[in-house]
Amino acid sequence: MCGKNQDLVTDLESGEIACSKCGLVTSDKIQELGPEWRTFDSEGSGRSRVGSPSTLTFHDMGLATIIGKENRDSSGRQLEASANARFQRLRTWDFRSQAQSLNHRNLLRAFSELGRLKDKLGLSDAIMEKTAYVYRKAQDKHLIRGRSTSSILAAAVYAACRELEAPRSLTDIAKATDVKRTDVSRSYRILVLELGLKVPLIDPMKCISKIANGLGLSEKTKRMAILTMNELVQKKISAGKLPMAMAATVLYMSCVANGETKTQKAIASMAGVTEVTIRNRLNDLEHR
DNA sequence: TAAGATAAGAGGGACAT
DNA sequence: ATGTCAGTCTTATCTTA
Repeated sequence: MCGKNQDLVTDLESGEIACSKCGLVTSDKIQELGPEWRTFDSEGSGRSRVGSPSTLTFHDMGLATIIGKENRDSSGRQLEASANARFQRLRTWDFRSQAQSLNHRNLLRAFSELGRLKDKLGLSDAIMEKTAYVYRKAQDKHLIRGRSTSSILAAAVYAACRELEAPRSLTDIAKATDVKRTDVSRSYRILVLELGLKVPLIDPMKCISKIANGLGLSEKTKRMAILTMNELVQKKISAGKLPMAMAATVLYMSCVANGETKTQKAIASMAGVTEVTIRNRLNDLEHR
C-alpha cells in the first residue's frame, strides 16, 4: 500500500512524508526549504552558496576543516622547521577543539546514538535538529551528570517531538531506546523544568483528526466528535484525562451515533490507549 | 467475537513529616 | 528526603450478548 506515490502525503510542519492510508513514514528526507546562503548587500544580489549547511547534529556543528598531518605545503614542498613547529601547535589545538573535551566526546556519543534513533522512530531532520539543540542545552546546564546519556537523549527526542507536534509516545521512544519508560519520563520532566521548555499541550482536537484520519472515518463523524469535544472541554470534564483517550472516546460515541462500525479495540489501538480506558471515559460521561 | 466488568499493579502529583 | 493517599491508566482474565 505504501509503495504507491499517490498515497504519500507530506507533512511540512514535521518534515515527514507519510502514507496517507496507513501512516507509515516513508521518508524524512525533505530538503531544508530556507535559503542556504547569506547576502550582505541590500539588492540581494551576489548570492553564493556557503558550503554544506551547518548542523547541530555534528559535535562541531558540521565544520569539516581539519589540519592534516603531512608536513608539506600545498605544492608539496617540505615545510621549514619553524613553520613545522607552528603547525604542530595548531594541530594540537585543532585536535582539542574537535574531540578532546569531555563534552564533545559525550556529544559525539549521543549524536551517533541519535542517528540510530532516527531510523527507528522515523524522525524528521527538523526533529533531529531540535533534539540536538535540547541536548546541547541540557549539557550546558550540566543536567547530564549522574544520568545516563541515553535517557537524556531519549527525553530530548520526546521533547522535540512534542514541540514540533509530531507525536511519539513515551512508550514508543522507550521501546526504541532501551531506556525504561519511567526513566525517559523522569528525564523529560527534568528537561522541561530546568530548561524552561515551552511544550504545547496536546490538543484533543488534533488527536481527533489524527485518529479519525487513521481509521478513515467520515467527515460527519469527525465533525460530530469535534463538537462534542468542544462541550467537554468547556465543561472541564476532560481536565486531567489523557487527551488521546478523550479523543478516542468521543470518536467512538460519534461512530455509534452515526452507525459507523468501528470497534473500541480499533479506535483504542489507533489512539494508543486501551479499550478499558475508553470504557472508563464512557462511564464518566454517562454520569454527567 | 465484541463489549462489559473486575481486580491487581505501576507510576506520578500533592501534601505532610 | 521519605511516606502516604487519591486518582489515573494498564494488563489480565472472566462473563455476557
